[in-house]
Amino acid sequence: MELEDRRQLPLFSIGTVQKLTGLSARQIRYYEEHDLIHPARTAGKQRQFSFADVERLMLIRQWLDEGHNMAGVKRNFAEQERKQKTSKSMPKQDVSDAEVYKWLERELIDRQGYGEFQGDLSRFYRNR
DNA sequence: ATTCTAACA
DNA sequence: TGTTAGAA
Repeated sequence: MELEDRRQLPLFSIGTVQKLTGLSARQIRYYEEHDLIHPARTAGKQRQFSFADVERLMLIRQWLDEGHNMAGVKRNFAEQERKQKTSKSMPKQDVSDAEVYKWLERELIDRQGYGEFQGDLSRFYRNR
């Protein structure tokens, strides 16, 4: 399975995402209302966030810290997508668990014991 | 114990 | 954005 697909796997509860991003549950839900993220839902309607969602939330956190408002955050995402559309897309290729783990380390670097998310992550670096 | 929606002294 | 009530 390629990395881009793993990035979309529903893995984290809103509680975990709060710890990962430092954002409040209220903010996380608010940004979803504004279509900045689209977490999946369980049968019980609980949100299940992917790494892609968490990364966008971390970006939002960064931009807010830099003084941007919601409008500014949306403009930044628009520009971010504008650039991606210009860049050439590299040929897709399956990634090994070893490589995936490397990426995982970079994602959670500078973060204390991420062992508490091991349960959620088990579904991430598995899947051949 | 957590999360969800809706509402606002 | 925070907080809270009531339900799941």
